[in-house]
Amino acid sequence: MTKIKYLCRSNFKAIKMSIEQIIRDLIVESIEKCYHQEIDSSLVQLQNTRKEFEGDITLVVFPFVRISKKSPEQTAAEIGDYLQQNVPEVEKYNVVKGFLNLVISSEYWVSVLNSISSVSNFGITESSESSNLVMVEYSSPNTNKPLHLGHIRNNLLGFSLSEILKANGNKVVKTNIVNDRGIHICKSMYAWKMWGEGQTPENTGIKGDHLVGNFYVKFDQEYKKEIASLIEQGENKESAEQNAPSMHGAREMLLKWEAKDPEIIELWTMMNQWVYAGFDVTYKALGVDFDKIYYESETYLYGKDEVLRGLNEGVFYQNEDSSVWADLSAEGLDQKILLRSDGTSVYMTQDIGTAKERFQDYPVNKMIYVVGNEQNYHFQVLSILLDKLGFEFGKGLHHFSYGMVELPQGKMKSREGTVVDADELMAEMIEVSRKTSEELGKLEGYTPEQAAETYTMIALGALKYFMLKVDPKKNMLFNPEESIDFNGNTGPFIQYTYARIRSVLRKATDREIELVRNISITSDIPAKELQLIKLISQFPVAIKEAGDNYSPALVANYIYELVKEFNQFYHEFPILIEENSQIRNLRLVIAETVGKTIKTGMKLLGIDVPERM
RNA sequence: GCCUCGGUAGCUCAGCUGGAUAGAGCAACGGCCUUCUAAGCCGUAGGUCUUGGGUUCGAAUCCCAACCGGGGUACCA
Repeated sequence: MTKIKYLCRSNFKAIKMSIEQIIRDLIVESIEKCYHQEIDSSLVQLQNTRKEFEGDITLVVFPFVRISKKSPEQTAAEIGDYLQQNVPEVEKYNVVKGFLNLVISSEYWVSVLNSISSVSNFGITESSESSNLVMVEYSSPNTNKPLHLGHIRNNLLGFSLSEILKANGNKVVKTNIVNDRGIHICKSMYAWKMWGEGQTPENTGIKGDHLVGNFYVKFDQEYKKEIASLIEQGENKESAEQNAPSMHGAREMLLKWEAKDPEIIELWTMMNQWVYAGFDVTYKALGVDFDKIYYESETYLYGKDEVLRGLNEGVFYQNEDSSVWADLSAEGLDQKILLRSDGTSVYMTQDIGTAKERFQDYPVNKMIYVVGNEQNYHFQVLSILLDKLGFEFGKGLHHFSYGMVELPQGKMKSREGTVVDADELMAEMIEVSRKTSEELGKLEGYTPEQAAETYTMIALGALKYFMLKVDPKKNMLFNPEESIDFNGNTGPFIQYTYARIRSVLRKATDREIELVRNISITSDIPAKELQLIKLISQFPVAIKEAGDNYSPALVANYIYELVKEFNQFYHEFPILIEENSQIRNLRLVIAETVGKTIKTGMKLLGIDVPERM
C-alpha cells in the first residue's frame, strides 16, 4: 500500500475515493488493533474539515469512545497515530474536542489537481451502451394559454435534471406531452368563434399562444357574466355554472371534437398551430428542447382502450350512469373516475395511454414526471392504476414534484390575469441586462450582435439561476417589484467570475506566460490555493448528489461556493504578476480549472457563460 | 374533516441521511478602483432555527403534539 499506487491513477475519482476509502478501512483496522473490537464501517463518519480548523478530512470520534472507554481526545489521538503511521498521505493530525482533523499532504493535492486539469470533461460520467435509459417528461403545457413563470420553473428544472442525469452516466430522453385537447382548449375555441371577429396572429401581430390565451380569458369573463345574470334570474350558483350558454357551447365542442366533427377539428387544428408557433419561440428563448413530443389528442384513445380493458378484466367498475371508476380503497385512497358518464376521457385516462405508448416506443428503465406538487395525488393514483393494469413499470414511476412559484399576493391564476408571462419576463430581463452592460461599459468594442448575444446570455443566466438555486421541492416566491438581481448570489455573478478567468488566461497568452498543466511544486501549497483545490475536487460529489436527489439546486449551490472562494482568491492574490513561477503556474492552472468547472456546472443548469462581460 | 408539504436574520434562501461557534445574498451602515474586469472584495449590524415535550454524549436536523401557512381530497387539468 504505497503512495505511488494512488498517485499514478489518472482517473481523479479513483484517487479521491481511494484516499477516503483507505482512511475508512484503516480506521476500522485501528479500532480492532487498539481496542480489540470489530466495528461496522458505517460508524466511521468522515467529513470535510471546517475551514476554521487545520486539516482536510475530519473523523468524528464520539461513536468510538464507548468502545475505547477513554476520553474523546485520547481516542482521537490513538486513531490519529495509527493513521499517520500507516497512511503515507496523512501528514499529521490534530484533535479538537472529539474531532480528529487529518492533514493530507500537499503532494496528494497536487496530484489531484494534475489529474483534474488533464481531463476535459471533469465531473462528467459518460453513458455507455449498458447505461439506464431515463425518460424525463417536462413542460407539458396546455394549448389554451401562453407559458408563465410557473412553466419556466418546470422547463428549467426538467432540462437541468436531464443534463444532470446525463452527467451521471444515464441515457436520457426528454419528452413533452402537449395537452392539446380537452375542455380548456374548447373554451378558447368557443370564445374565438363567438367574439373573435376573425383575428389571427398574422392580422393582429399578436404571438399565437398569447392570442389564444386572450380568448381563454375572454371566455372566463363572459362565462362569469352569464352566471351572474342567471343567478339574478333566480338560479342557484351551481346550476348557473352548469347552464351558462358559453359552458354549454364549450362542452358541445368537446363532444363534437371527440366525434371528429370536421368543422371543429379544423378550428382546433388552426388554433393549436398558432399556439405551437408561439411555444416554439418561447422554448427557443429559454434554451430548452425535447427529443420526443407526445400529443394528448393522440394518446388519450390508447388510455380509453386500456381503461375499457381494465373494465372487462374486472379491475375497474361501471356505474349506472355508465361512468367508469377505479376502487382504490384497498390502497387507502378513494374512488377515482376514469371515464365520464358521457364517455369522454379525463386527465388520468390520457396519462395511462401516454405511459403505455412511451414504454412501447423506448426501452425506458426509469420514467420521471416533472410536474408540480399540486398533482402529488394524481401521480400516486397513476402509479397504482398502471400497476393494476399489469404494467410492470407502474410502481417505478417517479414524480419529480416541485413547488409552486408564488407572487407576494399568492398563487398565480391565468384566468384572473395575475400571472407573470414568460415572454414578457424574459424581454424585461434582457432589457435590464442591456442597460446595465451599457452603463458599465462592459461590452465596448463588441459588434451589436456580439453585445446582444452577451447581454441576453446574462439575462437568462440571472433568470435560470434564480429559479434553479432554490430547492425544487419548495415553493418559491417571485416579487415582480424587486425583480431578479444581477448582483450577489446570482447567475451573472458566476458568469462574471468566468469572464474574469477567461480574461486572465487571454492575458497570460498575450504575455507569453506558459501554462504547465503537469504541476510540480517544491513548497507546500498556500492555504487559499489548497482550499480551492479541495473545493474543485468536490465537483463530482456535487454532481452525484444532484443526480441522486434530483436537485439542480445542489449544483447551483456548489458553483456558488466555488465562485465565491475564487473571487476572494482573485482579489487577494496576483496571478500573472506573481514572481515565483511555480506559484504563478499553480494559480494559473487553478484559475483555468475553476473556469472549466464553472462552465461544466453551469451547463448542467442550462446556463451559458460569456468570454467577456 | 381527512391526507400531504412547509415554518431558519427585516426580505429571499442554504444548512435537514444527528456533530465543532446556525451560513449566504438582498436591504442598511462603513471601507477598497494608477495592480490580472468594482456585475467584485473587506468590515459592522442583524437569530428564543414557530412553540412545547421526547430520543442521546450531542438536535435547526430524528419522533410526538400544538399553532400558523401552502397544496390535494370521486365526472378541472
